[in-house]
Amino acid sequence: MTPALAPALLPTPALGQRLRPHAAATPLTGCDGCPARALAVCQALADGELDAFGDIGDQQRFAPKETLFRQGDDADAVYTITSGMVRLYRLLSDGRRQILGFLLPGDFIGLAPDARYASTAEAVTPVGVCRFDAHAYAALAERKPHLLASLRRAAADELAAAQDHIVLLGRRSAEERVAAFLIALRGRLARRGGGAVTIALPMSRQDLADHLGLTIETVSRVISRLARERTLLVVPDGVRVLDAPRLQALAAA
Amino acid sequence: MTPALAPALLPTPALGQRLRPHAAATPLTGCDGCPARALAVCQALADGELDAFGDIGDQQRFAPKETLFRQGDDADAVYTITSGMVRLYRLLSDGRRQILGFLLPGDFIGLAPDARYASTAEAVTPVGVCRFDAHAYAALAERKPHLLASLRRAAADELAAAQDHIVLLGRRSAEERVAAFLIALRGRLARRGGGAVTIALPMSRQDLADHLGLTIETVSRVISRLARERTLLVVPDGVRVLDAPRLQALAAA
DNA sequence: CGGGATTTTGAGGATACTCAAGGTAAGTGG
DNA sequence: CCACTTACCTTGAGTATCCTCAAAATCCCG
Repeated sequence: MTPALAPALLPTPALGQRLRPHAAATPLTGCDGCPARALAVCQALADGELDAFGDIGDQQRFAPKETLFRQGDDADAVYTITSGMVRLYRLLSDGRRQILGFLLPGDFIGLAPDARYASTAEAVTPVGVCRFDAHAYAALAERKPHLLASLRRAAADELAAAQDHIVLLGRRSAEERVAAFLIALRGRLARRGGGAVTIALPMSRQDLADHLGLTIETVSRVISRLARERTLLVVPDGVRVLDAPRLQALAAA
Repeated sequence: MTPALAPALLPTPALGQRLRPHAAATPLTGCDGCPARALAVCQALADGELDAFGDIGDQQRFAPKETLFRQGDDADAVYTITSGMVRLYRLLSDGRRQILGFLLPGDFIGLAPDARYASTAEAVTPVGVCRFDAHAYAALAERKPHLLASLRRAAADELAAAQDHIVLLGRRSAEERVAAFLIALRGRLARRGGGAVTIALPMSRQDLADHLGLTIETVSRVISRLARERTLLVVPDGVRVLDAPRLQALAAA
């Protein structure tokens, strides 16, 4: 593992200090050194096959707030996140924003390729991605059944996650939303090698609000309350879980 | 077309009168007479290939309130809806319910096959389905690239619909939710041959509430208000759109 | 026609929102 | 290095939307 790649997402003891805004550049080799290697859709390919894969993949980096693509753009590429965090959102005509999700290393964009992107993707932290031309990728997928199967599994996961979020937004209170979100994010970070007690939150409170269907004030109040009652400890760019069972209980399965 | 198959969903002039709860039984032939033929994932297969398809498909009917499968059951089958309406929902431990969606003829369940069903499927109206053994279906899909491609398209559509619903639940008011839902349902019904002015609503107000993240009283009040101001006309088991532009405006793109 | 279920309507209340001010932290320029 | 700016977060007070509780109305089926 290369800790320099995703400082905000692998909150080792380093989380106590401020995060450096820009991580050191990665040597843009092939998939070999890719930190998302074990997580990504790419894992479906045997090592030998990765060459063809690396050939059509184009590694790119984005600084915070840079956009990967915009809602309405021609969907000419698909992406695998290799480091950092990306927010995916839709805007309503009057400016209201709904963040559909936060993407982590190994997450894939373009499972449901339409002619145009239905949402905007923006870097939250410094982000590394593997960008694939949509057509080349589709062609490759056609020739590699493993990859296709992997894509289906990823699509299944994504659909399940979307449904979880529908339940969260439709039927949970503000406190339950925050608790459930934190637990889910903790799980995703843990699966990527992060600890299970400190949860990195590189996104703003406004981002959280726009993801959870709340206002920034409500998010802030809920987190303050959880901190006051010693369920959480607020740390820079994250929270530390002090009382996991209680947080779990608040999430309301 | 066989109007007897889905009276609640193809609201021809018949919508003015009460709907008969049970439609006449269909002759269970193969895919030839299937009312969902042109809509379903099955359309991917050339007519010649349908034999193999029909062979592993098992046509079934469900009366209102019967369940196709339950959240937590082994996911041993996938389904194509051929007639009627199905509600897909999840329950929280304390009884709160979130309806993820209402399925119409041509809709497919099992795009994201996990080991267990993540939600419960229940007939709203009398329902006809084509039931496929999950393994046989997967095996068939493997041999028919057209089918696989069709499944991907369907998965893309479903994911997009889930994201639309996330936006609806996260960032829209009660009135906007009802308006947006009606417009979306109208579109889906229209694509299936229904008219564009009368929208069939065979589900209960409680179902609508549990889909839109509201209470039954709020749904009732919003619909009453829209009727009072002549945007809608409430008819048995549905609504008629009197002022489509206004409804569109209320939905808030 | 009668009785149970569903829907509608009303009154009151709670959760989350709006508006506003103050605090904290990081970045900027003298 | 420190004052100043700016962005973000927190906290408070008041309010609105939607929820809860309750009752009346309507529908549906036997």
